[in-house]
Amino acid sequence: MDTAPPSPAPPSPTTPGKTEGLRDRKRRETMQRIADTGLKLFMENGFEATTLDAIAAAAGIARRTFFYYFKSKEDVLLAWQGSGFVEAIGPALLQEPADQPPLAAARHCLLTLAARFETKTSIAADALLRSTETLRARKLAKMVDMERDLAQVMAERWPDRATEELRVAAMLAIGALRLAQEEWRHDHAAHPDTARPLAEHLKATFALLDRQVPSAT
Amino acid sequence: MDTAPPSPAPPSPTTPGKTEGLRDRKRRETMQRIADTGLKLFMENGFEATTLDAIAAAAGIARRTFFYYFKSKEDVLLAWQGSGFVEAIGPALLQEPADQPPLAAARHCLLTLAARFETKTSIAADALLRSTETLRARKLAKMVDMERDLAQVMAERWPDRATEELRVAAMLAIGALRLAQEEWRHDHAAHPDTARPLAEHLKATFALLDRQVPSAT
DNA sequence: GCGCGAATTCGCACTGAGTGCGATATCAAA
DNA sequence: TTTGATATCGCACTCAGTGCGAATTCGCGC
Repeated sequence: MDTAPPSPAPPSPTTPGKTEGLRDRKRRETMQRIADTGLKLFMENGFEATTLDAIAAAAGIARRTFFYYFKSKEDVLLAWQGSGFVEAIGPALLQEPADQPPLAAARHCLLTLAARFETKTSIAADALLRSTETLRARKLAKMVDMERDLAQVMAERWPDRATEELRVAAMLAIGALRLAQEEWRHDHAAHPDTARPLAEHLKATFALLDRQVPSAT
Repeated sequence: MDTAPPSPAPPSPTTPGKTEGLRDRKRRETMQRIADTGLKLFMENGFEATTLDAIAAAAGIARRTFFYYFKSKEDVLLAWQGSGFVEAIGPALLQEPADQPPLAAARHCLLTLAARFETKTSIAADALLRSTETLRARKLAKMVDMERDLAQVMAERWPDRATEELRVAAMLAIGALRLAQEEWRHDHAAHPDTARPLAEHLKATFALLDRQVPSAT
């Protein structure tokens, strides 16, 4: 079906090196198939109305097997969240020149990776992600995870900076991303034709951020 | 049991004005009792191990009645999140002088209200809130709600400012609160005696924020 | 005081998510 | 080819949450 999304993350074991054997590929394929059919059914009937049995049946596996690959129904949808963004942000940041402040580097990274959120599937998944309170919540939690990961990577790249400082920088970056994404979504909903790309909204949000901050009393 | 937390928010109807009658008080009491016994049982046995039947029984109501007051088991715990903070932030901000920038005003408000997070119950509830993935997620979602409310109040107080700007300011304030709370929690876990109050951490985080921002390229 | 309508309480049956357990099958490597 | 790990599956069970409708209680106008 679609081509990019759920991370290869296996159920439990961590494949260290090696050329992946037949078994690994099969696992990958199965997980992908579940994610695909899951998203498909969610889009057709909505999240809540789609039962686990339906997904399992459509994916050609037993109900029990589903839980071998995903911990919950929500996780199937969550796997599509920002398709591959989480995996890309780290490497991208490490390629940034280190002579600029962390936040500026993060800003640049986000602008580059913004396109990942603008695919049809990403948008569809995001709409589903807003159909339920818990889904919305889990999405936000995932962004906070992303924030912590980002701070982690920053700590590698700028070892001399205090970790608290980097946590703040990461919070700003991901926070800006969240707000920009929201603006962008509204923009699209209102003017589907003349809507500006996410990167534009991101720039605008960062600009506001700069003007906002010296919170001088 | 405890004295402050779950908002009087009735199941569905919105009491407009009037002096509250016997009925309203009973409803309030029942909801309070459910929240109390719920938190109590959660603290004793953990969130997941506590069944709805147990809560209902301990609160002296039928299982079905529980759902008349709360939409889910999670909501019982969520009701304790930042006890009364959400209700207090709005009025507090409206009392701030309007001649300072919104973010500075928010900063000042948060410093005043920080003590609300430092009560025994608030800390206990917060620990529970981190025992499950969905709970953690819902807590974050609630903070984002708080962020939106804050921006809303700001829009009333500073009508001349653009709403996007205020959204950013609110994001910064709540984001800082979240990070500061985290630092504060770690601080307490490590040095239960010499730990600094939340307000201190909050100041520090805001200070970092100021130094962080001009994200000049 | 009386009774009407709304708010509240409750029981019952049902769906569906998620888990524990253990059996079977399949594959990779020795 | 044996062997151990990985993967698939079925079954039975717990528990959260919902729909439906009955019974009760309360506030209020008459």
